[in-house]
Formats: sequence, structure tokens, C-alpha cells
Amino acid sequence: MPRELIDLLWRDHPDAPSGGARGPRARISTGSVVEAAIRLADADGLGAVTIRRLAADLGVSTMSIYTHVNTRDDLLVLMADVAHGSAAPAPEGGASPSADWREQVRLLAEANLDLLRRHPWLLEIADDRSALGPGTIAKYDHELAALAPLGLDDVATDAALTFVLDFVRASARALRPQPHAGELAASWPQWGPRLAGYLGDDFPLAQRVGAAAGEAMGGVGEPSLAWSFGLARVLDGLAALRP
Amino acid sequence: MPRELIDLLWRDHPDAPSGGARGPRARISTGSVVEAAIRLADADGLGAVTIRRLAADLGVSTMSIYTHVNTRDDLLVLMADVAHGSAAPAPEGGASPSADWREQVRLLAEANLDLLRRHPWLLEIADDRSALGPGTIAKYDHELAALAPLGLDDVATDAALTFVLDFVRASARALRPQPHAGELAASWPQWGPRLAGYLGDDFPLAQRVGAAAGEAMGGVGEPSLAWSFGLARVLDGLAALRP
DNA sequence: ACGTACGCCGTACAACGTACAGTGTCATGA
DNA sequence: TCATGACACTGTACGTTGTACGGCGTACGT
Repeated sequence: MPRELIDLLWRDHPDAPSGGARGPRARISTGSVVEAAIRLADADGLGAVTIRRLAADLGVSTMSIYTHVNTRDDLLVLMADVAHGSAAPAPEGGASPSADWREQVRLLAEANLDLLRRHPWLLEIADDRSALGPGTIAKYDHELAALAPLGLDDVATDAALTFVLDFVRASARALRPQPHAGELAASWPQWGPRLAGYLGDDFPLAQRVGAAAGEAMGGVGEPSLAWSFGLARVLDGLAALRP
Repeated sequence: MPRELIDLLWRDHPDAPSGGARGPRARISTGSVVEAAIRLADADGLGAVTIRRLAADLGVSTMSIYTHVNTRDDLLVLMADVAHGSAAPAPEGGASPSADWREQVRLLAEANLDLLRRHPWLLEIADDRSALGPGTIAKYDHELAALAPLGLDDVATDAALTFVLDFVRASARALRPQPHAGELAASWPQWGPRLAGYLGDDFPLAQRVGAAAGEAMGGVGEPSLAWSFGLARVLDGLAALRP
């Protein structure tokens, strides 16, 4: 059994236990396992992140993975923390701290949307233990700083941050390609008319609005109307807190 | 192979294909499979919804399930649609249509939070094919009606609805017990101090706000400050659309 | 009465996470 | 210098999952 999750999360910290120097030199490390897992998830989805597949990619036997990671669930936490740490920490300090809070929040939202588009598998990881890792904490820290111009107290600032991030998360979820989209598209020629038959004249409101919304989605290629609409709502909602 | 998903979703509709009357009488039905699956998921989580377990609960052999449902993924879609259909359609028509849109939206949000608390497994179902089912469409229809007093056009009404529902979904997700909460609590006595050691004096903002937010959470038992905060933000955000 | 459509079932396979019992290698204390 | 034992790595094996396939018996339509 390797070290505990908390120490694996902080494996790059000078105080982290490094394990004795005895025995053969390790051919792989926790870090390399996590990196390989992220590459795999980026390419083929989280479902492709298999202990066996990981081991094959790293050129070791299946069970060797467990020398560097306790459990698949722990691995997911490590992956999430690394991804969080890779989110650009906002180029602040030098040029433009931009006291305009609306712009700050918009940038924060866009940075997070970008992160979730680069690593869609983050949406599938429910485990909150990554909140203990350095990447996640650093992200939390500089995002709180971005909300500082709002002038809220600590508890409200935290609530505002989760409010914004939850919106981004939901938007990213809607944007990502659905798992069974292909099959649905394939059988739509038959299903569409059949559905129309079932619906008949029921739910006129849903039929009209659904059609309009569907058409707006498949439009000129606007990435998502829901994004701009929702972001404007978020900003206006936060604006109501200002004096 | 049974009927297609679209027909299974609408299995209670008079026009739905019912299958020939030949052969032995069916001992179970698609409906009973879905009901049993929902009972199972409510009791033991979506992970407990196993084809074998389902078959055992219904007193048939494992493979008989596939006579009534194409695939486990399809079953999840059917479950979601039934759950959506069970959401109370808002006691409208008689007494108080309540032209106050804020109250309407609040009721809509609370009804959805209630739904997700009764069936937390809905949060784990990503498949959007349930949007083709009668329960989901009925829910969509009467929720659109609840947003009518906002006076928006069709596309904006749809966007507003997904905005509200996404907020509720994220809140429900935060409220539900985390999968590894037990283990975390168990090892916290060791992990807490070690984390403090790693953090040192870094991330002072995150440490201060995190502590404050954590304390506010574990407070008098307020179900969630994030809920009331977020709901107020949602309402204020929508209010900005009004003339 | 017969044929056949259809519900049900047993077996089997591939893939998964991971427990367990090694095997070999190296820094270290004697 | 040598023996100790910590440690990376590995092969086998178990239990669990979804589901493909083929067979069996029932009961309706002819």
C-alpha cells in the first residue's frame, strides 16, 4: 500500500513523505500515473481510464499501478487536482487588476468553461476530496481574489463563487457531446414522426417552445445561447448585491 | 429484442405498439421493471441497479429483463422519465395562479429540489434521451407555463428555465451526501493537521474564507446557505429582464 | 391440430477493480 | 563485507458487471 491520499495530493511539497530509498528505483511515479491517466481521459473519456490500460501505456504490469495509487477512485481525485492546478492563475499583479468586478467574474467564468472543455471528464468526478489538494486550493484562492471587488463578506464570497462555478459547470455539461447522440441521430428519421404521433396536439406550449429552442440551438453556430443568457443572469444577480 | 426506446417511453399511450398476443403471458412488464429499478435506486443508489439484482427482486431470471428493456442505459432513461412524470404538476387552475412570477419561480425551484432529493440518482443520469418521454415533456410543459408571467419570448423562456433548473441541479448535487464522506471523516484526525502543515501560511485568503464557509455550513442546521443565496441571485438575475 | 411468435432461461464471455502471495533489487546496520 | 529487510514490481485469481446466443415451452391465430 502506497502513501495516503493526502500525501499523494501534496507529493510535490518538500514536506511530503517520499518513501525510503531502499529497494529498486521506481520506474514510474504517482505523478506519471496521474499524467498518463489525464492524457487517456482527454483522448478517450474517463471510461477509458482503466488500471490495465494505464499500466499498458506506462509499460508496467497491471498491479504495479497500485504501488503508486491506492485505488481508482483516489486516482480520479488526483487527476482532478492536477487539472485544477493547470487552470491559468489569471495574469494578475502586473498590468490590469481591473477593478471592474463584472469583467472579473466574466473572465473567471470563461476560464472555467475553458478548463471544462479541455477536460470534460472533470464533470464526471463527484468526489470532493480533491478540495484538499494543492491545485484545487490554489484555484480556490485566486478565484476568491477575483471576487474580492464585489466587496462581500467571507461567507457570501464563498457562496457567490460556488454560484458562478455551478453555472459554468452546468453549461459545460450541456455543451459536451452526449454519450448516445450518435444513436439518437441515427434513429431519428423513424423516431421523429413517431414522437409527433404520440404528442398529437398535447403540450402545445412545450412543442412550440421546444421547436423554437431547438432551432435557435442548431442556428448559425452560436456556441450556446444558454451561455450568454445565463452569464448575463449571473452577473445581474450578483449586481443586486451591490449598494 | 423488445420494442425501441421511443415506444417504451410511450408504452402507456394508446397508440404504442403492444406486441402480439402470442406466446405465454408476460410475468413482468417494462413498467414493472422500471418501477423496481426506481425502488432499488431510491433505497441503495443507482449503483445497486443491476440487471441481476433487478431480476432477483422481480422473481425472474437475469436475462428475462432484456425481454422488457433493451439495455441498462435505456433503463436509466426510462427511470428518469417516470421520475419526471411523478413530479407534482403544480396545483394550478383552481385557486391561485399567482401572477407573481417570483413566487412561481421559487415554487418551481423548490419542487425540483424536492424531486432531486427524493431521487438523488437523477443527478447521475447524463443521458438526454429522456427528453423524448411523456413524463419529461409534461414536466417541461408545465414548467414553461410557470415561467409565462415573465413575459419573455419562446427562446428566452427556454433559456430561463434551463438556467433555473441548472441551479437547482447543482444545489441538489451539493446537498447530497458525498460518496467517500465516511472515509474522509474517519481519517480527518490525521489528515487535518497534515494538511495544515502543507498549507503553512500559503493561500491565506482561501484558508480564511474556507474556514468561515465551513463553519457556516456546520452551523445551526440551516439546510444550505448556498441554496437561499443562489435562489435569491437567480431571482434577481431574472428580474433584470423585466421592463 | 398445427405452426409459430414470443416470454423465459442457462450458459458463457469479455472486461473491470483489486486482494494476495510471491520475486528480485538495492541501501543500509552489523 | 555481508546479511537484513524495505520496497518496486508481477502473475494469478476472485467476484462482479453487462449482455450475446441458443434453446425451450406456451398459447394464440389459422
